[in-house]
Amino acid sequence: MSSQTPFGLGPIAAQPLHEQVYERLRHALMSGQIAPGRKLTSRKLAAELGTSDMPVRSALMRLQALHALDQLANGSMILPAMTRTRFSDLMTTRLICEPAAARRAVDGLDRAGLVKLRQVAVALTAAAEDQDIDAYLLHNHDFKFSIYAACGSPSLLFLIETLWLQVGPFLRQFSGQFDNDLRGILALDYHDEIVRRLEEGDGEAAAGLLARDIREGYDFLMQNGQFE
Amino acid sequence: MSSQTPFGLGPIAAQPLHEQVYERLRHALMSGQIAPGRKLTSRKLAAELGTSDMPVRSALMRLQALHALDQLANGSMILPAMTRTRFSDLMTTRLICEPAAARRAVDGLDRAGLVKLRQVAVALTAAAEDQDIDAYLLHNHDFKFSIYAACGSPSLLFLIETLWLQVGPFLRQFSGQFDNDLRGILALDYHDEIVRRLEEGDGEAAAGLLARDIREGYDFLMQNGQFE
DNA sequence: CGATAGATTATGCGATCACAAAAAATCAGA
DNA sequence: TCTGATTTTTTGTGATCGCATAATCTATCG
Repeated sequence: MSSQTPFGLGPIAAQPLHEQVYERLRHALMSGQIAPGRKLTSRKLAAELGTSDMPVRSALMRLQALHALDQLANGSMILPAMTRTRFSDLMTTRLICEPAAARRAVDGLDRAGLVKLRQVAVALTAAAEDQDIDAYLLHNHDFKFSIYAACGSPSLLFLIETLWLQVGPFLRQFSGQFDNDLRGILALDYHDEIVRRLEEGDGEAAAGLLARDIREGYDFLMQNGQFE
Repeated sequence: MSSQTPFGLGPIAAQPLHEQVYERLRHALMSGQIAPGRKLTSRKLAAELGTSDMPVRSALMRLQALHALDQLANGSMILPAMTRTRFSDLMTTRLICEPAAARRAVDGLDRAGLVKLRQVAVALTAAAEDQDIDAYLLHNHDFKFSIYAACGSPSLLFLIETLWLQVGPFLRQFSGQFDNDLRGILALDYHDEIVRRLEEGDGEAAAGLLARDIREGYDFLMQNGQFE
């Protein structure tokens, strides 16, 4: 007799260490815990995570393959600083991919998906009214990817994910700050209308609204963001 | 005295092994040397390349991060098989990204770039007339990326590269074959007209032609490709 | 005090080892 | 000969070691 699972549910599919490290780092990036320009050395991280170098190296190289990290000439990994031109480039590419995904999401969004989407939209407006930036960003991510995941295109979804992996660390720069005048950007949100259009099956309108949403986020951050 | 370079020219910036392995594998993928469904084990590859496992592991994980390889449940890497739905998905996403890049390339293409583009277009038609599939695919890649590289958007270019990394291994299935009736697809090429439109500065028309090119390649492969 | 040479530390990189699980091969019995 | 169990091999994974270079610190001298 081997180590069979006595009950129906198997174990939580013990992931390899390098996978866990990757997820930790990815989450740390996307939640703004790492400052742009920060150097990430495998030994330091390994010591902090209580592993050896190897899993950390793997995770770092994967992140770098996705352009979430930059590699210095000597091989060190850093979270790239955000310049105006890079930000502009990334947002322009987002404007190509994300409205296209929204346009296709109408067919993939079933009733349950629309219900969930509306719930997230409510939480989103609530976070906006509460001036809770962290919750806003979290729900914003949740909202958009609930749409994109329904676009029926794994490859497009993957491209969008890599874009967010590059923009994410920068978006989080306001995380925890309270002295910014975010009321403007937080107030006007098209999310409710986007849901409405999706419910109506009007993907074109939803895509247009989403593009406006991205553009206004772009304008706001070009105004108020801290670039290098 | 250390290992200084006696002359002005330094070494060819000796790349780390894992980088060389990565390039080798990437090239092997894109030139159809690896059959879809093939399992790539780090030890076998390491033995073949004369290195240890580690650089190979790194390279494989980077490729997998870009979805150029799939990971089995036990961690083995395989070149994913191409299904009709996956191919359809990838080509649809190409249709989103690549015309957009072409549209933007008009501003980034200087005289020298246009000259080079026309040269590649000539080589492309020559390869088509010679029924030289390998040369055709090579120049086709060269042609398209000469355009995309001029789109001024590193992020969009990167997305397109990851898409090609996934489609490439499949496109090469005709490599070396001569008994297929490729005259149809090889004959009608929009490349010359694309160059002409780009020279005229009409990015919109170039994008439209490029979309047609992609669509017809898609139709051809859906008809004649070997899917799983 | 400041700059430079030397020493020390940090770091990327690659090889090797060990272990467990999976896959493959071999063998025994019907 | 076919099937099923057992052994052997393969393979992913992670840790440790050593080397060379880069970065940092220190100390000495002008």
